Amino acid sequence: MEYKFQEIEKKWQQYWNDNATYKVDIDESRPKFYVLDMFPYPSGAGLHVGHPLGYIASDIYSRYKRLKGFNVLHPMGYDAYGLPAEQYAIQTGQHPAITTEKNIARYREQLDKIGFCYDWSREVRTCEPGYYKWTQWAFVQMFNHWYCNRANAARPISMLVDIFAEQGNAKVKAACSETAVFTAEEWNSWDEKRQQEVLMNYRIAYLADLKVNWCPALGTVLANDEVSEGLSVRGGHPVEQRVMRQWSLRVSAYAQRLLDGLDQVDWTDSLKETQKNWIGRSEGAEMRFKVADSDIELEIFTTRADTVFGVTFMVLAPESEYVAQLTTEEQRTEVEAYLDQVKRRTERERIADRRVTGVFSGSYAVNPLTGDKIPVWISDYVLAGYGTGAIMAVPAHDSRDYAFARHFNLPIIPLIEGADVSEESYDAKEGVVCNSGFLNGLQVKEAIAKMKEYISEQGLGQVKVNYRLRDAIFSRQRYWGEPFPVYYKDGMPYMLDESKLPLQLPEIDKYLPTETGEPPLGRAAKWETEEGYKLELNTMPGFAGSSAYYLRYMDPHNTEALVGKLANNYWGNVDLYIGGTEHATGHLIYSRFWNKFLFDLGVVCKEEPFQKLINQGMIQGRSNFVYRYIGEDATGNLYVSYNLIDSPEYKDKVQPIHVDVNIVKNDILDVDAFRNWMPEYKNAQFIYSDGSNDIDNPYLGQATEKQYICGWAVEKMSKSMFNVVNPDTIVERYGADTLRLYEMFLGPLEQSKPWDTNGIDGVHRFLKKFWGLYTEGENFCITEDKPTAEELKTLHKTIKKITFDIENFSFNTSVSAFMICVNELTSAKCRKREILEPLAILIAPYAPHIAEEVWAAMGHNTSICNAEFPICNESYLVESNTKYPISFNGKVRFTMELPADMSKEDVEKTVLANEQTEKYLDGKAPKKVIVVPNKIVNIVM
RNA sequence: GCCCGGAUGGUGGAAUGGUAGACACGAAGGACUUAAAAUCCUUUGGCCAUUGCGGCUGUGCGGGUUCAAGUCCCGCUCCGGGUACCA
Repeated sequence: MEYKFQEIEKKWQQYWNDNATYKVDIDESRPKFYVLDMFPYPSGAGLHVGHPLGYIASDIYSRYKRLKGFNVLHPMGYDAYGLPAEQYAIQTGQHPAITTEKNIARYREQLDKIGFCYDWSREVRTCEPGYYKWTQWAFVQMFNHWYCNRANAARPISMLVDIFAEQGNAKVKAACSETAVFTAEEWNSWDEKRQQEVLMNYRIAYLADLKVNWCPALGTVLANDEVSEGLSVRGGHPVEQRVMRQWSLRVSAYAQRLLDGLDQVDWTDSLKETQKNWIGRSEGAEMRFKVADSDIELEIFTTRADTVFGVTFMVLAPESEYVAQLTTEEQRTEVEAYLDQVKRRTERERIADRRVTGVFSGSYAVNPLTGDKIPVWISDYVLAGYGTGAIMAVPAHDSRDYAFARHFNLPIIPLIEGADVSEESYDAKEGVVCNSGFLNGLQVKEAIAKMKEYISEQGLGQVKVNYRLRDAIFSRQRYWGEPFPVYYKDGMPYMLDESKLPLQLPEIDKYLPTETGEPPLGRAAKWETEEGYKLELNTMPGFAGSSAYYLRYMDPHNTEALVGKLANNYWGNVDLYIGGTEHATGHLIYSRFWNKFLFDLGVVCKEEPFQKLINQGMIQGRSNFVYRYIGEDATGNLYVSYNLIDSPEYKDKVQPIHVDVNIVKNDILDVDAFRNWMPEYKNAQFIYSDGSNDIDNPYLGQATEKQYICGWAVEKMSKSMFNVVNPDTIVERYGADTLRLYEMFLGPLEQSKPWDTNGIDGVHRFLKKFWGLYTEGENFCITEDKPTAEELKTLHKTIKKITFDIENFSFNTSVSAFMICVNELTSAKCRKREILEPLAILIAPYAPHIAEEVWAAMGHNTSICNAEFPICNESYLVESNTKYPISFNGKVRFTMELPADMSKEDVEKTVLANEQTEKYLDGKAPKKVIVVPNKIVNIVM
């Protein structure tokens, strides 16, 4: 009976849909398990074969967990706001909602063909009012809360107002933008506007003038994780620094908790490491340096308190507030010229050009330990945004300070014994300290500790922890995003009442900024509240909608809350999250922050949203090339087979040209398809792999032995390289089950690898063999005979291996195990129900369609999804006449007492003659006996 | 520069410290067939021997620990990813 995968797959996809097989509800009688994929942005290009990799893995795991008796939540949705739809709208005038809707339909169609077990009744789309109502709601909550460093949690702003009214802000320990102290009397004497301005410094969602990443090409500001090396991650456009009034989220308040939380989650070390680096905790000291002949004190941050004796100058960031205070009359012209020069450089230029630049401010500071007068410089190698925007420079032990000192001829004092600083600085935190007064003779680490103590005691400063993590800029000057539920009164922002949410996007005529440079929402005819107050013109960034979507899946239709208590308590958090590593410093930080905030509010019951996280590798494209002959006598339509391009005749006379991978199979070009591919190849002629050609043999296409071999390279999957493979193409040709198995077979889930169809025939062949186990001639054929010991062993070792593999996410090796199992059962001509039923369940997570088909054929009238996953009975793995378990590869190990001084031959004899060994061998001769003195015996059968 | 990965046949890749190369692709040979497709069988790391059925060698390079190392430790080389004047 032929394996008609197209019919089978269509039939079961229909069945699952009609019977709502994958719909889940809260069921207290069963344990829950939540498996989540990072939801996709529905781009116009549709899915390529790389996208489903993680989805297939999570689908296998979901189906497995369900078979194991768990109530599995496995939803899918769309991250529907985004730049491409907006850019398309700018070009064509088509509303981004229409583009998005169309793309989603295409995605859904593609996803459905692969046979996923999503509960589509829980689908979410970030651009739908019912969804983004809760994005806006969360923003309102952030506006209405502040972060208390005593409670280490978010607290209502009303509580802060009460404290201010009673005792001012002196005792408040909060994560805030400004620390000017005021009393209760002062607070109570201020008008509302002034009070609102002060409160703004404390809110978790706050409006402030900030130095932001402005991308002129995109016409919007970007968050730090959306910028890499001075270019926008999306599009690669230059980004410049600009001060703008923007909404921000006080993510930095959660820095320590974001760091601590990493210990509680089951993520890979490398991902945790990436987040740790991004959060960038550094322990050090904040110190004050007196400015000579002035009351001003320069505050700096250092992690190398031990090096204060070697501070020979100080440096201010050009944007630092100190610059204006410390620039002397004589230096003013020079300083202003330098500031001007710095301002004109873009971030990109600054990164590209690392030449040392700077200017002397004219002022001197006093080294608090040596009493020396040290010059204060201004240079752009010091960043305004980190620490205090000012540093103490220790040229001997910091490479940047060293370069600066060398360039401007400033003194360099080595502080570590034996450190040679004549050519470069000695940056390592190792060695014995010298030239440092009371620190001399100590190890660097001891010296740091001692100096920190000294600094606090002497009142020179205090111990301080700094974080690299910045607050997240939350405004975007775009149309296609969530509108802020914000209106302005008297220049101050106020939140819309919850009853007014969601605030929906207005229609506009064009998707561009207004003539006056306002964001696109400035074009809306009436963008104001009923009372006539102006509404916010910015929209929220992409990460707004994706930060809490996993919560919404738990209770997607709730109109009263983001997620109901009941649903949240039952589903808890995500047990398994699968997605790409590109979200390590964006989505995965914001989501954790967002979740922790909601946790503080008591909205969610778990502090960490994603318990276990796996990053699937990227699937790269595998491009194919033909080689056009470009020698002197070239006609322009002759193509040389890849194996000949290095031969003397053609070397350096061919030009590689990308060819559509869909007309190449196993690197052999379909020459007729190539001729029909594009008009310019219509008359293409070939030099084939054996050196023959079409010119000498004009009977095109008749010589079946002839092959044109294509070259190949691994590149990003992209349209322009003709290497995009759609999952639909594969599903059509081989079926969804083959695609699923093959994507898993390709290699370890977490590894990046090129898409390559070279092995897909083998997997498809396997499924045919599997099908053959259940069918005979034109019929299904399952017998009720009792299986042999050998058959039971085959089954149970497969159960053991598959269980182990799924639990460890080694899906690639389980495909191999299936192949071995089916080969063994095929040779044994086994058609026994007792073997084939459990086997069908085993394979169901991987190849659900074929599993359902044979399951039904075996007389079951419910979905195989409701079956029970078989359990390995170890006793079948033990040879009938021994008590020694046999491992998967047939090896036996046991311990035996042996005299220490026995010769190798005698040891072998003794082992073979031993009663236990004899019992195990049962008359059969072992292939090899390996015995080692510590009494471990390996016998290989 | 710093941090994290990785390196195994012609290819993708297997190997709780215990027969390296499972499984698959590709290739070669054979069977069936008028032929092709499909299917099945054999061989397939390298070198030597192959009417002596075996021997030697082998997991990027150099050391080490161990009865035993692809696996653990130290020192390199190369490749990939992340990140960066973060004091």
